[in-house]
Amino acid sequence: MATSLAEENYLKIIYRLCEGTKEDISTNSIAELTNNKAASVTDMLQKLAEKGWVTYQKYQGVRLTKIGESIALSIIRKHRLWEVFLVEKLGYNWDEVHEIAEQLEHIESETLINKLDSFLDFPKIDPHGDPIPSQEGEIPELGYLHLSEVKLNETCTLMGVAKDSAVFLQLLTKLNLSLGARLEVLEINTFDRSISLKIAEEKPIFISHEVAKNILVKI
Amino acid sequence: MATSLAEENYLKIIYRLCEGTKEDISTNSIAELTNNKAASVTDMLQKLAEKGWVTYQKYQGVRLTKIGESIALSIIRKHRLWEVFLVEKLGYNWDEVHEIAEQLEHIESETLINKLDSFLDFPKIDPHGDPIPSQEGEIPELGYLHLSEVKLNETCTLMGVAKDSAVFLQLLTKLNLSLGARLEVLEINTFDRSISLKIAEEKPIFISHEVAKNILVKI
DNA sequence: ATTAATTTTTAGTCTAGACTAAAAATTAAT
DNA sequence: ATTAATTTTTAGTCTAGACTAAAAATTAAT
Repeated sequence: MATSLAEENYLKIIYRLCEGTKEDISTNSIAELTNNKAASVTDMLQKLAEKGWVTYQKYQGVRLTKIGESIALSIIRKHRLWEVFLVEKLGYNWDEVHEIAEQLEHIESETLINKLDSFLDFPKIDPHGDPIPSQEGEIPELGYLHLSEVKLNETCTLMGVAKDSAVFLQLLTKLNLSLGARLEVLEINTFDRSISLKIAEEKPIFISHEVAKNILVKI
Repeated sequence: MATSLAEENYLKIIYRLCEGTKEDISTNSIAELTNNKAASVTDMLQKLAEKGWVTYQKYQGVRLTKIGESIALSIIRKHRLWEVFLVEKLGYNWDEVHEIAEQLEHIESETLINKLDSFLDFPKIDPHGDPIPSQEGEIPELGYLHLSEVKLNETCTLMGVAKDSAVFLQLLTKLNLSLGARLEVLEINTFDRSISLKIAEEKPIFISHEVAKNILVKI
């Protein structure tokens, strides 16, 4: 069944909210991320349930069905592959590609996305370190930790970010934090959980807990 | 001012109809190409006139204004650049790219299309031999003739096609007619204006006037 | 110059997807 | 266990962009 642009955006956002919890997703949380009012969300949820893409109980929230999830994953696959294209082939920075990929992810053509995948040499992760779902909807499990969970004096490698907003990515760039950087946790301040960090052999930098929470690393 | 998808499609089609004549464009001819009913077209023409993109006199037809034309040209530029990308980089055939480019032409990003242009090495023509407008809306004038206008025994080079439909392009491929082919007009039948043609040193083929009309050549 | 045929416009509907205001359910607070 | 606060849904609107049917204008035919 064909999906409209609005429907695709809802499915994508419901997917993102489902990822965290096993709980059902609330109408309000969807309203916030789609920038719509709760009443509009209720409307759409009923349509999506009608089409069999979510299970929805009045006042009890939603979850994606298997089909709904596979639609969401195919949109995410397209989004991330286009991001790789924009950075690798067209020379964009990692903080500039999100908005354009939001448009490109809705281009409808099975062959296109598979040819693009092949042209990019079947990348496993996008420019933010997020895994790219396969055509079958498999997500490579990467087992990353949040930098905020790393223990004192441990060393790790920056593998990705948990947030794609331009301001956040620009901050990381300014701090010289980029994919693949070797990080050592020198200090953890109990007061605000801010962290002192050594990047490779450079002099230490300070980052807030908020920043550390959104950095993904591998020990 | 922002343009909706529907508006962009109307402007593109009005541009195509304007190209041929100095006459104003009729409501019905637009209805035919957009696959809408005449009443819907009238509606939209009034909106486009309101926005200053066409001049429109009730019952007298429309023309694009300077601004309307520049919007149309930017859409055509995007369409043709994406077609080059699809053929040159992703390995599509020339008869497979039109529908996908119809979607990609609406992606909104100044930087994207200029980076794409540069990535493709600033092509002057698309895979069908159509000229690609510059960022400023200049169309390289190519001075091509229709094959149907070429005189008996003259030799010419196939430079492009005047029609992008898949069936037409597939026919050309089957006949071994591709961009750059050297053609000699061996016979012109006065009855139906069909043509006998030698491609390079191969044995002659027959084509109808209808086909010849849609092939662009350079003497 | 009328009349007939054709084209275009107007008037009135419909649908998707948004909205606000009010009603109904659920959850939290005493 | 009630009441208050919060969340969600319902009912009713609005807009863009399509539609049909009927009216109006233009063009073609006698």
